[in-house]
Amino acid sequence: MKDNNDMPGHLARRFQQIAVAVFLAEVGEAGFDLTPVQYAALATIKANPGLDQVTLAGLIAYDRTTITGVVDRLVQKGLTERRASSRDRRARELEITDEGRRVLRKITPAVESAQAIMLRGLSAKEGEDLMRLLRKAIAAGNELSRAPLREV
Amino acid sequence: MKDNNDMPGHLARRFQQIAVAVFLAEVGEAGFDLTPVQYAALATIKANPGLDQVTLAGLIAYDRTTITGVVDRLVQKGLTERRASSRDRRARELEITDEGRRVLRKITPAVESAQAIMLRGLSAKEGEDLMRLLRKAIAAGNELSRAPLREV
DNA sequence: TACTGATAGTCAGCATACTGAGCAATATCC
DNA sequence: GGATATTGCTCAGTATGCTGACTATCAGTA
Repeated sequence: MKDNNDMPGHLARRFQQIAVAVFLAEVGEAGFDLTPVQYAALATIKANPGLDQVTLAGLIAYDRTTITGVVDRLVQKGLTERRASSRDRRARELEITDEGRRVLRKITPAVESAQAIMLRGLSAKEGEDLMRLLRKAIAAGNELSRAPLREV
Repeated sequence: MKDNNDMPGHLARRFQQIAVAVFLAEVGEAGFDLTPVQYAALATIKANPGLDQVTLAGLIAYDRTTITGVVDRLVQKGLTERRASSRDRRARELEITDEGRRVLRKITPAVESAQAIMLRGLSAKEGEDLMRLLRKAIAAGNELSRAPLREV
């Protein structure tokens, strides 16, 4: 029987589990209440003002049914505005608020610290290698999930 | 602004997302309805007959509140038996059923195929490297999640 | 222009994961 | 032996992620 430690799927789950825990701990200690998912969405909204939800989902590889709830929570926290698009009445245009910008700025050190802690068992070179290999595996498997990455 | 692709947390989430999708696709095509989480639990129950839920959770690094539902579903599918322990009346002893054993045996090719597909963008050596680096990062971060791995 | 197909978003339902609380039973310590 | 702490499990609540279905709208075409 294959050991769990020989299963990339198991390792993937475990690494992600630790990554989320570290993120929440660092961000929480800094006094903020934002999940990794919400952070990525907020940062992407800031970088792409006025984008719609499907585009946002594609940029961070979230399912379109997931993005609805994430944006709900960002709006509820006052970090994002959602308004109907004038060009396409099906679409919602997303915009970061001043408060969202402020939170994003203040939270950055905690986020970067979290990224470092996730890799604390690795040397700098090993960390680079790990990220490179993950990127490569992810690129090859992009179309295999329901929510592939879609560059604009 | 750091790119998502420079964030180990983002890469972790994405790789795990693909891993789950691949697992479900392969196992589904083989005619089975079992999640990665349920598979790991079932395999661990088979390898450790009579273990209790907390021990099971520790062996695969699941939260104890998560394991309750996972075992519920394994029992409901007839793959696992849960009975009160005679030595400790708080504990539940878990046992795989004959049907569970049968499913586990039949499902193995699909599971192994899934593990290969997750790494299909990488050479054999790169796949080994990725797993080694993940194991190392995970070992260093084991205590950082609420559900660390606990060897018996 | 009417029809057809595709697209944006939402919703219900299910399965992880987690926080925090609580119950029952066991272990430990005085 | 009895108070106290710990442990095994469960539950309620919240947040991803997904499947599948549905509405509203848009785009292309006959």
